[in-house]
Amino acid sequence: MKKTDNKTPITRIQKQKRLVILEAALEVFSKNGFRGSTLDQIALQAGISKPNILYYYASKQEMHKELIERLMDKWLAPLEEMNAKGDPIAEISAYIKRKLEMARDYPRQSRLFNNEILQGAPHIIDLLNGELKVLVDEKAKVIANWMKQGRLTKTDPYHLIFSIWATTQHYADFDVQICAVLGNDEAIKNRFRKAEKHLYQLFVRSLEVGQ
Amino acid sequence: MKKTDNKTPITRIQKQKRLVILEAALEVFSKNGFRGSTLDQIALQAGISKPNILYYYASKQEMHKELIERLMDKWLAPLEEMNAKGDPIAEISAYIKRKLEMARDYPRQSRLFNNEILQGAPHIIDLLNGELKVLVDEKAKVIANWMKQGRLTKTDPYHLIFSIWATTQHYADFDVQICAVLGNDEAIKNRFRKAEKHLYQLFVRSLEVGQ
DNA sequence: CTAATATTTTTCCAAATGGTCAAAAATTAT
DNA sequence: ATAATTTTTGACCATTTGGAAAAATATTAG
Repeated sequence: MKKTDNKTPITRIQKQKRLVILEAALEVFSKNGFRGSTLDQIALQAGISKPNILYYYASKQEMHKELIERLMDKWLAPLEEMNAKGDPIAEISAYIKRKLEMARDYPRQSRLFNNEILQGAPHIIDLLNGELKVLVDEKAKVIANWMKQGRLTKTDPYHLIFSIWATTQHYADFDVQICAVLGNDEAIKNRFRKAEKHLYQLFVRSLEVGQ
Repeated sequence: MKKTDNKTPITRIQKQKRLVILEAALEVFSKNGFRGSTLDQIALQAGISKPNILYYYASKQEMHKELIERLMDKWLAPLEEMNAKGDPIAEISAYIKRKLEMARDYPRQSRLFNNEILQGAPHIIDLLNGELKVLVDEKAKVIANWMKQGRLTKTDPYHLIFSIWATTQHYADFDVQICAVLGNDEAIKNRFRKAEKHLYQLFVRSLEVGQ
């Protein structure tokens, strides 16, 4: 079994080990940020030795880089799915639903992203200025069109998108605070159901036209 | 000039130096989180030597602790001001305005708080479960009352508060992303004005009763 | 001015950290 | 089984880090 220099793993075992390491790295990075995380923590979390980690990833940076890259695809997908030809209210509701599901099912990825942005987005600033901006420009145009057609109440499409990002990701990034404030077990258990209902109402009632 | 052991500075000079250090610490902590920040960075930022910092603050922890403590007072104030006897829509609008102003004027504090929460709120979990929860419970009751009286459209008051937190703090915590997406200088310059307008519309239209 | 006190800096240290290397262990190929 | 190859680890290293100690400097009181 040769190992072709770097990158792309060949054997199934290599693929698996890399995944185990990435999983551990995600756990640690999402909690402590890049600088605040140590290889020892990641090794402990992965259940293997530190040099073994460096056998699969050349450096701490490289692990982080791969995590961020994998994240970004998943992160942009929900907005990409928003369809100009669909019903405006239904499309926006569906977008909110998708984003909220991501906050529920991938909270660590959300926090990893949050951490990256807090630090000034050093690794993804180009992507934000490029791919992300292009995508948002496109969808903002779609939304603006819906508004022009009188199918949505007029508001700033960019800031509307920001509001959706903010409200949905909040349930991943500020989970500790949310659970602390809700206090009671029942409310905590239902927090995502309640959130969905509330966000639908918030956005739909404010965007619905006429009455 | 005696220095009474620890804590509370006596002379004006001590008070000033402590402030300079705190200011530098805020700058660094808010960007890198607690673990990701170093005393050297803070010293550099403050323009004094590392041991001199430790002359005024016994440890890195202590600096962070004081920052967090000072932050929390400021952080709770806007919600405390919400007045049960005022007009519901006006009160909520004013709350949004205050929170948005904090995001604009104190973005580093917002990020410091964000960082703390991301890491699981190790230093303020008691405060979240105590003081914060009590305050939110009280204000949620006020909002629920307004809704019961038919002065606001019914929705979950806790999640309504979460939405306000999320949307306003987003403008501090995700500023890099927002500026990247907005791209154009004019839109960036007006982002807080636009945000205010948009958030008023979002929340007011969705909470206004009747039509 | 002089002594006492407060402040600052230079020097240093032990622990933690990212990473290397060679040897050991496990796996695979023949 | 044996040789070749891959995987894993223990020992090590240079740098960074939080912090201590003490000497040097500045400030204040008398």
